[in-house]
Amino acid sequence: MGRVPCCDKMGVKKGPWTPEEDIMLVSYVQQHGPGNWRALPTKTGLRRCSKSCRLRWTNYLRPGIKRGNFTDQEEKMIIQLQALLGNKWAAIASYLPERTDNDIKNYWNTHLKKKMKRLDQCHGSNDLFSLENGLTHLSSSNSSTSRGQWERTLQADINMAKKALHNALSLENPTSSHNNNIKQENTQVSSTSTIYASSTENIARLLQGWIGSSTSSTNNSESSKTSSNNIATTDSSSCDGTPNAETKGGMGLMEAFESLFGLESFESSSSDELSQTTTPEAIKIEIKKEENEHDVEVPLSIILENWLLDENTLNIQPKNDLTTLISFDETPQLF
DNA sequence: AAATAAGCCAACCGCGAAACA
DNA sequence: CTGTTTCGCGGTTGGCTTATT
Repeated sequence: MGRVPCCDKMGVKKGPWTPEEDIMLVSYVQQHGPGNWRALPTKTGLRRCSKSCRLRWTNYLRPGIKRGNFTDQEEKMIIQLQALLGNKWAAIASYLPERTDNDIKNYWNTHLKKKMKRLDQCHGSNDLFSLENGLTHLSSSNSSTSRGQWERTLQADINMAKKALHNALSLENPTSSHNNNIKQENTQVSSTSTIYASSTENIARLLQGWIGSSTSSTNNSESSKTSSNNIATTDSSSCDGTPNAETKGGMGLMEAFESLFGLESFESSSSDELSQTTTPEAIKIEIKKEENEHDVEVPLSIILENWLLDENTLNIQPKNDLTTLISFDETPQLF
């Protein structure tokens, strides 16, 4: 299978993205929708490889991305899900729709890995670690047990995992920031203009940072790193839906940017994108169903909790079956 | 104040799966 | 059915920032 690497071409730019490039990329996605990345560089004139464009979109420009510090709730979910799924960052990210897989992966590697190690040394066992231990036990006990035994063990481990996750999710009260985030996410699902605004906000923040950094005489390196740093350092206050571009920059960059690109044409594509790449089907259905029936927002934690705690899902919904999360391929020696 | 180390994160790379011809 | 192309994922790296000596 001889595949020509897409980035081997001469003249393909690498490194940090400039605001101009971001705008070109968003403009293209606005018109054509996400996908067909191969054609993007030639159609837009961007001197970037298709991969780079896709990555930039999915990890940075895509609507609905939350940046800044991870909440306790998010942290717990990542730990739980990592224990359940392993390093399936895309799968884990699907349960944290506002976070990208890259973000979660980075956060895991830089924070949680160490934290887990530290806690593992200090604590004998708590809920999180009983889950981990359970799953470790699950994988380590595989080779020496029969399938029937293994299935019983699996069931016990599933129950243990459920209990641990339930406990972890119960730690936060219903008015936690996480729920607020979910509320925001749900709003986005139901309001496509908000989705666009969110993407606009990303660019506006980026432009704001770019302007800010280019006027700064002290740090020349900023201009080359522009977007990354300015948005990476955005604290949680900027993630509450309030564009900080206007509060800081005087002129409404949001408005300026929105005037560059119409709202309507982006709506279908971005909502499609969001539905394609965010929450798992089951959760989307739940959210939609709840919204239609009661017009109320259902916290993701509740949905996830219900999904995990509902005994019936193990029998009725093989697609969402927890057993499918623990890949049977990982234990081929059993069968 | 300067040098060095550690932390952090955006972006790159290679591989495998899915889609397509 | 087979070969090719495209896409998505996870691991890794490069370079910037911050902390420490």
